[in-house]
Amino acid sequence: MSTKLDMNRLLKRGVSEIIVKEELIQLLSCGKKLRLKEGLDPSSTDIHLGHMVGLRKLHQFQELGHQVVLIVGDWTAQIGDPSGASATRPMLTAEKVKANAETYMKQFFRVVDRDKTEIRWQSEWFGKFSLADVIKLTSKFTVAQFLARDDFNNRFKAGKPIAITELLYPLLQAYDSVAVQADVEFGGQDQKFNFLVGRELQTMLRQRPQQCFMTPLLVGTDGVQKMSKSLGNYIGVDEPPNEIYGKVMSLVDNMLIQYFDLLTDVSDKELEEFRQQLASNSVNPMELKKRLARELITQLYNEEEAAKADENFTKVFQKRGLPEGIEEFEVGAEEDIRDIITRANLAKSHSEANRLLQQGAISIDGVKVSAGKISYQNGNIIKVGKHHFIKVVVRNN
RNA sequence: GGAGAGGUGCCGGAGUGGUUAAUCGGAACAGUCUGUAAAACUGUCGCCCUGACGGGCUACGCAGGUUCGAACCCUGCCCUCUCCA
Repeated sequence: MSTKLDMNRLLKRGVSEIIVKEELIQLLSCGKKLRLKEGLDPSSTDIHLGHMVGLRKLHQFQELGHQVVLIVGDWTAQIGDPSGASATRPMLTAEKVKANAETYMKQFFRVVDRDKTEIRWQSEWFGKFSLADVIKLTSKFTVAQFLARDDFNNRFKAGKPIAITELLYPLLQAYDSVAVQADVEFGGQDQKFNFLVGRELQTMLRQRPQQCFMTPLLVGTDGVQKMSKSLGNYIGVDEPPNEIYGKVMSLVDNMLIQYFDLLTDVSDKELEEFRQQLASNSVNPMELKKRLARELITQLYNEEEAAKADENFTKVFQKRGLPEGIEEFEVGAEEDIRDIITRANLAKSHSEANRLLQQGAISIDGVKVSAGKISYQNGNIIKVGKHHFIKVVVRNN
């Protein structure tokens, strides 16, 4: 691969905006090892595919020899990032933040190379901040500047509250850039304002302003809203392979290209082929989804796991067969099936089990069950819904 | 300091004395269909008994009260939010 091609891939695919692009190209070509700042806000614990878009970028830069500086936002997390939020977020306790950061990092390094990452906690510098420092920092910007920001502006106009701490958020994030002497800051497009404050602050404090590298926001599995944990439309990087595979298969079809584009290394040429095949209906979207699922699992785990998940899907869902390793469950020789599936946690309550029975969701060895009381033999496979199975072991006496 | 709004099921959000286990939307689950765990369509969606019909119990911030009857009225308490200064 030529350097030129690398550049194209690096600066175009999965990128929504770069400020200032020319300067970044210059920096990249001068051979200096760049410090790439990425902030993690440990207000929640799950990294999902939406984050992965940016993390993949970091990884690509790492492969070119650059240094990732991961900042654990243990102070800003207590404020709550106002980005895109239409209401003030709840503050977190210090303990909660610590615990979250741990799990967060475990997932972070599924994509990013740990050896080429420097981990810094905000408390390293903010822990020493005095009121005098705070006043000095805040005096550099005006209310008007901050109100220019979209989400603040909207809330202000609508008469909704903006906590003073929220105004502090961009300042703290900006100061992080100063503290670690960032060359480039990475994040989603919604981070633009914060990044730009960083640039200004660095300039004021006589540092070279960082470049801002922004990635597009990934649309969630519902195909409508951006991927986020609170909306429940996400695929977490820490989920088991079968789970990831399944969620990919249940993606709305028209999300496919975007996911390939932002989350895989499929070449531009192939991407274009996919696009055309879908447009002309010459390929079943299912096939492409399978491919996408394999690509993702390979990245997050390995090829072997991807192949296993693939096999499992074909077997269980397409051929309606049985998965590997069905759990055994002890039952009486003659027992109400509803009691069994409730006991086996396949239904939350007896009422739910009853509903499942009425809806014809329960079958034994492929035969639908309609009555409650049934006699069993060892090895009977009870299926509940589309994908829950237990293997019967008849209890003696 | 003053004025006002509100707390309903997983979430959003109706309802303001009986016909309300509680409209509707979303999520979720099931079934049908499909080369897709997509889409579409249908149904379910508090707990318990019943094959079903049906029945019982518990629920609308918390605690009391009024009433034959309360998510809805009254009293107290807790919590959230907004506006003016």
